[in-house]
Amino acid sequence: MNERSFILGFIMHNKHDLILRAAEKIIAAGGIQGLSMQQVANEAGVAAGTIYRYFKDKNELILELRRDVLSQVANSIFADHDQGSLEQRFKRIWMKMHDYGKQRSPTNLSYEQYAHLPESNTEEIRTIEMQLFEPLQRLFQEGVEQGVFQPLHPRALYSISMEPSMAMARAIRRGLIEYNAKDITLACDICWRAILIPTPPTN
Amino acid sequence: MNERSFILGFIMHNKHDLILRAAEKIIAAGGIQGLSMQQVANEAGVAAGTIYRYFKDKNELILELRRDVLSQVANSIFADHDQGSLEQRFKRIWMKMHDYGKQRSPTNLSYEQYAHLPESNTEEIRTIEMQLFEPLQRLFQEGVEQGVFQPLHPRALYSISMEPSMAMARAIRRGLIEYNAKDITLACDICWRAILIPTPPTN
Amino acid sequence: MNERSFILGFIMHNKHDLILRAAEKIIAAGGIQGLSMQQVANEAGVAAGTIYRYFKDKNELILELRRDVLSQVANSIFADHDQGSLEQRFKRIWMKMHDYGKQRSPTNLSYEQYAHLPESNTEEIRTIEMQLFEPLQRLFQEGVEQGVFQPLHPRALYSISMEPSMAMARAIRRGLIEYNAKDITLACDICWRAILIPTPPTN
Amino acid sequence: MNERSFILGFIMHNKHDLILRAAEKIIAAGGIQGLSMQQVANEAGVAAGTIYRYFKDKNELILELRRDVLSQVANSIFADHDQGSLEQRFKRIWMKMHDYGKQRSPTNLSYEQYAHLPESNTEEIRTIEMQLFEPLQRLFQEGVEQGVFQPLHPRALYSISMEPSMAMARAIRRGLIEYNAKDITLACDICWRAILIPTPPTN
DNA sequence: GATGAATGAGTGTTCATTCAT
DNA sequence: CATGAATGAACACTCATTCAT
Repeated sequence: MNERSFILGFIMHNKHDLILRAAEKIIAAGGIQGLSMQQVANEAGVAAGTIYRYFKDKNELILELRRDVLSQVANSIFADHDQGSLEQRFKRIWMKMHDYGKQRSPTNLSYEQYAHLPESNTEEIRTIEMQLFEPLQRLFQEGVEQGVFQPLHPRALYSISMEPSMAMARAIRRGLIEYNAKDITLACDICWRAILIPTPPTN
Repeated sequence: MNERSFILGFIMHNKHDLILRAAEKIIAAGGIQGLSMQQVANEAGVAAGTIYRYFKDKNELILELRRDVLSQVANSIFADHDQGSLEQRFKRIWMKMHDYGKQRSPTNLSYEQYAHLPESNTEEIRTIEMQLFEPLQRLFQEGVEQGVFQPLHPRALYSISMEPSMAMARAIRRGLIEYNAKDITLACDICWRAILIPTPPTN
Repeated sequence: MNERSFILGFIMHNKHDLILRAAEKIIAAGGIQGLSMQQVANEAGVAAGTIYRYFKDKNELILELRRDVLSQVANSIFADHDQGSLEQRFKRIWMKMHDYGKQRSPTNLSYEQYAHLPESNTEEIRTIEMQLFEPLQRLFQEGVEQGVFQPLHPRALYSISMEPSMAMARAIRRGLIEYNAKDITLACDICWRAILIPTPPTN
Repeated sequence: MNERSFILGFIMHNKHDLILRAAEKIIAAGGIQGLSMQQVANEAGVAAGTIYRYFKDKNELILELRRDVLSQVANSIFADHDQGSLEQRFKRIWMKMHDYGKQRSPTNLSYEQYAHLPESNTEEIRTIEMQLFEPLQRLFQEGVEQGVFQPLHPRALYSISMEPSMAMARAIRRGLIEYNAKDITLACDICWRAILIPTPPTN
């Protein structure tokens, strides 16, 4: 996280973050291509020139927001990630991802913008992504090592069992599926069982 | 003259499609936000003004490309989609999606750009998407009706069992996973079995 | 006049004049600045390139139309201009000018566009204007020579006594004055008497 | 900074007016159709983008200039308009109009451009025109009410007696008539007497 | 002669960035 | 530190003109 000062331990009021939040809001509403420095300045309540005291240029603002958004998402999803059994940890993360992805919050909406960008800024961003999603990585590795999960690359297991969480959340957010708590629980369970190595029936 | 000419009976070289392919290429490389009409003109080897003989404005060019890309993808994926059992059909589509998604072709790369756009042009595009992916929709409905698939909305089944296909393809394309034919076959099978209602062991 | 062929002695059907009439119509409706070669082509029912067989470029088209419109106006106004007394001739021209200027015909409307242009194409156009309005010039000169009109330059007499005719017509056409035949007759008479040298009452 | 600064307490040099004066100059020289934003920028000595800080778009620049020019003209012509007898007031306005119309000043030349435009921006502009020329309107109405002027619509009286003032000015400016102070005085007197109701000779 | 597709310079306009205050 | 007026390159788009057919 990159907060600098807190008021009541809650809202950041330094200009740097003010600007970041403004950019996030605008991207959430109109997409990255609809981001102008003037808008950010207006939304943040500062002069256009002020942005350049905190960010070298537009690219860096976008990049820094990307980092920031990414860590916000990771923080939300991986709280308490180490508690409990593999299944509990998996399902907790799956549900948190899902709940997070269903939100219309600026952070989530701008995260989605970033997540599917062509290939920009690859190296640094990729490293950050790796670090942040490391808990998940670890989860899958443990499962594989314990012979519980299918013998696949952790990232493949992620694709198979976690991407559906976000995908369904997106579909619900966009109104393509009606939300139904039971279905989500079922889906979560399906995803969990999907990557398990089937145990032979004991009889 | 702008009659259609073919190279090897395959690629059309009329200006309209020339421009579309140029735009596709640029979007694939630099994203939609990096698309300027001048670039398209240069890439297509025509004058800037020429584009406007074929497309009302930039928006229409983008929209038409979106339609075009969407139907190319659908055509690639849903060839022979009605042949065989549910399982054969599912796996054929899953593998084709995967193979398609792994490509670095302009069409695939620009498809990915479009697929995750905020919410633009919703009505028409959504209709087209629906039509094109109707075979898949039908597949899931049949499975549910036959009591073979989990009792979920077709779109949810899609999210759970098909999105992983694309997600893995993306991960491979980006070098996050090393490609391994056996793993893919396994993943495909996992996805297939994931949405099946488990049958009690008969013995 | 520059007609080339007649059908039934009435409508000109060569392309040259077809294009001229089309341009006239467009200028009447949208002003000179709203004249595009493509529009002229469409309106005339010919291809854009065809215009260039008949006119060197846009400037020449406009210039030639200007000439053409000017001579049409002059023809309408100065028919039978030499019949009758000074007063009859003056009033006949005044009324014709007025009637002509009230029209919403393409010719009149585009004439008005041309009449108040900055200073373009001065030399040639000025000569044409002179020739065409020569009957009027002559009328004023005769009047001055006969000691009937005020001792002013013919052009000044024109300004004083004839411009009001057009000005009123314009005001009526634009709805600023309601048309009233008696008022026009009165105005015409006022203009006539205005430039006469008052004769001392005989008694 | 863009506070207003004065040179000799007279000419404003803030950017807004600088741009307006530049546009006026260009229109005076080449007509409204020859007005490009780039030219205005060059003439005003500012960057093209700067214009858009002061005017929403080209249309608004033109509209605002039109208003500005109109009020400059009215101010010049109607100073002290209420002093003296009907005849004094009429002749003072007539002469001022004439003097003004003879000038080659950008303001006058661009005024002439605007005055004869097809019918654009009618509502607002017409209202402004009405307000500004209201003194003249009042003059004619008084004259009619007092039974001194011919019983015609004020606008008709304007056409008959005032338009010649501008028409002669234009003719002189264009070199069609040689300037001669005595002739102007005569013309002014002719126009004045033209709209009077002739009084029967007292003998 | 006639066509209309193609051109490319030019238009109005936007916007990231700078810098005097 | 902060401002926001100013910049000017880049953008989407238009249109007079050319020329292969």
